[in-house]
Amino acid sequence: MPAAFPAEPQMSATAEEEAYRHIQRALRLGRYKPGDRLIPEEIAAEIGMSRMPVREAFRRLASDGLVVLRPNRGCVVAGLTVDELYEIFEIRSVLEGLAVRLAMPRIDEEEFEELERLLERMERAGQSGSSDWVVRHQEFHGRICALSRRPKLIHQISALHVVIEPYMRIWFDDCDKPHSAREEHAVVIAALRSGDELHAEKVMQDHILSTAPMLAEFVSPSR
Amino acid sequence: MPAAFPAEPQMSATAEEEAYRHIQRALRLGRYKPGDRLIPEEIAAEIGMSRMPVREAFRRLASDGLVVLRPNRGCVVAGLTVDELYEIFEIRSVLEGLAVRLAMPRIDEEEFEELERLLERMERAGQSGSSDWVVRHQEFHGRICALSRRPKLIHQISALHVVIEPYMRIWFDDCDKPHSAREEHAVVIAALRSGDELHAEKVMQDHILSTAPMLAEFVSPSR
DNA sequence: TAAAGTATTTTTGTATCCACGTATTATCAA
DNA sequence: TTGATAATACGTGGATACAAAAATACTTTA
Repeated sequence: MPAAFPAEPQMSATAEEEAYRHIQRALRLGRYKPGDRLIPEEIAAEIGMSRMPVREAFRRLASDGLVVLRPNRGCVVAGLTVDELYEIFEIRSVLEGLAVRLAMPRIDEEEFEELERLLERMERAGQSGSSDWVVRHQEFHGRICALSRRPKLIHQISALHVVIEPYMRIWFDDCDKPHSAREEHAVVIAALRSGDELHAEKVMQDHILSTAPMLAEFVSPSR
Repeated sequence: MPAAFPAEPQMSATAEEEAYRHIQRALRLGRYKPGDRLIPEEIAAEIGMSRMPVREAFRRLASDGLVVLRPNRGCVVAGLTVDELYEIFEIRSVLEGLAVRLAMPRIDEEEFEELERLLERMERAGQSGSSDWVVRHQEFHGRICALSRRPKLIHQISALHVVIEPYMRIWFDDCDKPHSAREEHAVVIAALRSGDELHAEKVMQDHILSTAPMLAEFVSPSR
């Protein structure tokens, strides 16, 4: 079974890895807010290690766009402007569109059932108000991407999901529009079933672009 | 004038930045070969700084996919398998396709002339055998991307160009197929002139995908 | 009150040290 | 010779203490 993204739950754990995971997790869950300053010393103490691995983790997080590193001014939690959020959704649309196109030929009946199972689980999470709707939603998209069998593509898409995750959570918490997401995603499955790769690609693109405006309202002005 | 990618030629230079630029440049030029081990001490001495900023630079380079960091085994120059190279070109095709689609409405006659100037400069570099044909080629693509006015999109595409740069150089050095690139790119400009965004997007996609197989022959087997 | 200068805090980088994993070499038995 | 095993060298990952530079905060003075 190909793993969906929230990737690499492996347990090798150098200190830097641990710091990276720890901070990333906090950011995904929205524990740190955009603009918050991350002080290496504090975080190091929190996890029980020295500054060095934490600072290294900062570099990676900055590469991921989760954090902004300004010379001599330390590490600040990144926030997205509305424009940036739209941009990410534009990028997601073509990337996940590509993933769908590539995945399509590999999807058999068994896989369709798995996708429908994931869709159902997502809906249940949505109804119960549990905010791991966001995680389920990622699993659904991640599953399709995984089927493309393109490691770098999967990685890039996954990284974008991490960046938007805090906003997805706010969106989910503040209103329950996500319920209508059921049909939205059912349409994607239907398109996959159609066997028309370019059609499915287009449907995925439209699906992703259509959610951007809804999210956009909840974006904090940021720096 | 919007800057083309080889981005950020700014001169703020923390030590980490310097290390990052230094190593990236060496990798782009192919001074280090895939599989080579990068020893922090050596590089630190080479640039005249301590290990720490070098180690931090490694993290970013690893995020960029230029280098592989394995726990307790240090830093090794990444190489691309044929599959990975194809994958990168697939990703480039949709990303740069998107950039073209977004850039199109902003291109005026002046900009077309600039693009033609860049194309000509690229050709001249190709004829003189100077290997900064690769740089000119990047400038051409970078210019179009810049017109999309999407910072994150530009950044991602730029990162991919950096990864494939060493292979582009090998390709260029070993044969002079790049000459035929003139028409290839002229077609892209023509498509931009057509005013049909989706057509131009498609043309750019095809252009990029068509170069992958030519490059693929020159890819080292890698790990 | 505004400007200038001083002090403090942070960030960044250096230098050193150590434990542990990996890789290499040397040793020894079959 | 060959293969397995032990000894060793090396590099990595990390800790810690310290120094320099920048940014921020705080006075003091005009």
